Amino acid sequence: MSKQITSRQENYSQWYNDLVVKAGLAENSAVRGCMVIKPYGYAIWEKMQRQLDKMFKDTGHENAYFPLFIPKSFLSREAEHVEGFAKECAVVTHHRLMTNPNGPGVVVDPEAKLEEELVVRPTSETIIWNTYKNWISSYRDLPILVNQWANVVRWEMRTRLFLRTAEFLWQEGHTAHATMQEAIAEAEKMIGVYADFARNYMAIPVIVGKKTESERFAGALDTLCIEAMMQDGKALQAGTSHFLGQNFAKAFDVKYQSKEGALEYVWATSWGVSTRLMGALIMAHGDDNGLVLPPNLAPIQVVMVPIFNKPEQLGAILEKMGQIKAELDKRGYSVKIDDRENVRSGFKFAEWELKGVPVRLAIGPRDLENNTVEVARRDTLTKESVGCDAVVEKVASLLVEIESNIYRKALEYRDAHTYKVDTWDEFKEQIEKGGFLLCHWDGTAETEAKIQEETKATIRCIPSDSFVCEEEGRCIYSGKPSKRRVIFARAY
RNA sequence: CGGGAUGUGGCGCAGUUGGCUAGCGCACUACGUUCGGGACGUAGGGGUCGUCCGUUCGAGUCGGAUCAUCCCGACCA
Repeated sequence: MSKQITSRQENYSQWYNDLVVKAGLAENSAVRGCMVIKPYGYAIWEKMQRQLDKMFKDTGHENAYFPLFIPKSFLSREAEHVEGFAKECAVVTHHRLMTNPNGPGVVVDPEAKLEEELVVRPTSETIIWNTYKNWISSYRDLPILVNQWANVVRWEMRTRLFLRTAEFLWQEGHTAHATMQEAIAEAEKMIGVYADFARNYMAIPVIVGKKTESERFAGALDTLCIEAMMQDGKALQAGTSHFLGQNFAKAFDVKYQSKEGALEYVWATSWGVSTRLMGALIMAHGDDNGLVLPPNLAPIQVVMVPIFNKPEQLGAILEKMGQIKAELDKRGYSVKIDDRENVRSGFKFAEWELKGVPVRLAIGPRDLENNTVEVARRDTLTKESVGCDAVVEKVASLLVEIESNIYRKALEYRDAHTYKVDTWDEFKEQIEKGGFLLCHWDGTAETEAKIQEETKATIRCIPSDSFVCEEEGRCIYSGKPSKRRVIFARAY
């Protein structure tokens, strides 16, 4: 058997890259830092979108769409916000090309210079709050609970497929509320939605927590996040939900008149997840044979591979498969029969494993005789023979089991690589091996910065729903008193 | 933007004390034999060696410039 992808132990980055490309998810494009998401990868993203969208609707949100271009002046209204994004913005300066007067091709027409440059949105707070100003005048107009599915552009120095691309797809929720309490509750509710999605659909155990001041979103008063551990022990921020206070309302002068007649600034939140989730999915579950997709998000949940050596045998096998597929279809599963005749079955097995299909059914002449099906599961790479009558039930229960099994595996991995660390020497040693380090911290940005400088580790979050550790202690770095442990890790 | 490296068929690479017709693996095409875990044989198609300039009888190979990509930093969802 020839290896298709690099092993995880050998070179984790290489493994990841191989996997993304060879499983047919995405590839680098001709445009630097941008990627092409291929149909199979996009199908996974669509399943994520569909589920998230449902969860947003279930929590009272609606979708809308705002412009791709943001006047430069909008971005600079909120001081911290512009500072946070200024270094990575793509800017439109002209609106026309002309044929090159001095040679072949086209050049930018200098006559067509824009009076005000347009920034390609790195995020939409500013354009949206500029719009919300027109939508809000009374407490009766609130809350506004809007989500946008869009692409954004951040001109990053170094990019990686799915994890950090110059252009990426995401959703961004932007809500406006009459009171601070309501906005805080919204931000908390939405990080809860993300955690629910990550755990129950992506089968990734995530930690919900709060960012430290220096890790906060530019312009936010509080940033809530979900953090996941990848199989190399590094952390990946999988989603964020921000309590923006009245910063954007003040910057864009968005006020409402309360019941009592007073003019008040509006309270805001924003929250988002991106195609980075695809990277999380790949790195959390993949193995040396390829992707392992959670059944809830797999575009193909069951693949059927006929085994035959004479073309005459194929008809009977396909007929049997058709019957089983029809029953699985009825139950709402997505099933593919791989009836290609130019590829051998062993090749198909390997290929579908690479693509992470959770369950594989194989039927050959022997099965036909015995009225059985070979059922193989991707997560454990085990297979068994099941009677045709029982196969639909078997698949149904297996899909549920695989979903929970890969969650459990990821959870066990994370917990086995999470350590309470109390001395600086131990910290420096352990951080090299990867994992989450639960440590005391004195609460200052200076200490945080020094630790990052010396070890590349950052505070991923102050955890609020797992690994919560409220206890007296001393800062791992400065020795000053601390009331709780926070999570340190190296991150993507 | 600093440090390092690399550009040779679609992909991965070899070829560099200059030399004759540029080679290998994978993929692709055709035919045949195979087919319960990534088949094999035979026959084919496809590259002017990133680009430009130079040295030379002769450059994939040497020199210079340039462009691009990748890795490591700084930055980041």
